[in-house]
Amino acid sequence: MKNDPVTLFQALGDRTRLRLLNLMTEGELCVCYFVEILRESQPKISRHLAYLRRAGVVGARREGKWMHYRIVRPADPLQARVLDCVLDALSDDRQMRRDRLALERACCAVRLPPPLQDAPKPELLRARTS
Amino acid sequence: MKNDPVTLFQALGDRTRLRLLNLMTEGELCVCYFVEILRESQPKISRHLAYLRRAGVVGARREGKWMHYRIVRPADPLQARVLDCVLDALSDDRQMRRDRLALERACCAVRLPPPLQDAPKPELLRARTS
DNA sequence: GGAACGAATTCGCTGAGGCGAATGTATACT
DNA sequence: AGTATACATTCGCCTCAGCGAATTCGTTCC
Repeated sequence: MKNDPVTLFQALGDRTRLRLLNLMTEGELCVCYFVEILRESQPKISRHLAYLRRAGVVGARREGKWMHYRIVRPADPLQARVLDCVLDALSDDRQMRRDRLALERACCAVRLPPPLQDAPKPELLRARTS
Repeated sequence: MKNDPVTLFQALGDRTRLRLLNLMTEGELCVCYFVEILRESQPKISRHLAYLRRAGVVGARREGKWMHYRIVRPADPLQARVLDCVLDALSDDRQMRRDRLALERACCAVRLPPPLQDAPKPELLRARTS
């Protein structure tokens, strides 16, 4: 949406949004997963996703009742590199690592947590569990 | 100062601060140069430099009446890479380019603009003008 | 149509950040 | 000591962003 680097950095200047982006690094995810893993209120998650979307950092796709969010690579290749760099740097953060582990566990669990019973599984992880 | 990535991005989320950092990429600079090149009020420049310093992105050094600011590379190597990436990405921005050109012109001019008559020249550019 | 579910939006509040204008502070000069 | 210079800080005002709580919207299922 906006090509302004300032907009990008403002979007990155919040821990909740960084956590959301971190979870999307491996592919799109539907909102209930964010809610389940971050353990934050659904409106809060939605507001931050909306912010990221306004900033042009993520895109959204509707699938029935579910909304899937994914990272949108910036058109500007230099900004794209920045974003790659950022997502890579997050790998070092303890909370980010825990979040990614929680995502894997959530997807591969035999008994899914109640809110995720019917939710569509994330694409890239679907293969591992049938 | 702070190792938090959020702090870094908040510091980057303002165009004035990006312009300041952009000017510091080639070495430390004293405040009057920022004021001259950005053509913004001195208090505004100082406040943004203070913000960057609190965020741990820049450091300062006093030399008589003059204060020199420089970029401080983050201790975390991944964050350092992010910052490199960011500064590189700024090269594409028209305003950032104009600012760097203005800095060169300001340093190499035979007649310096009045506010810079006595100010110490930036280190890395000093060689060119004896 | 209506109930149920997933998600988005609104409201009221609070705190942070940006600004110009004015003032304060540290150093240098005479 | 007094003035000038270079810079920092404070003040008052405004806008924006973040939050919980409540509500609304869109889709599906019966």
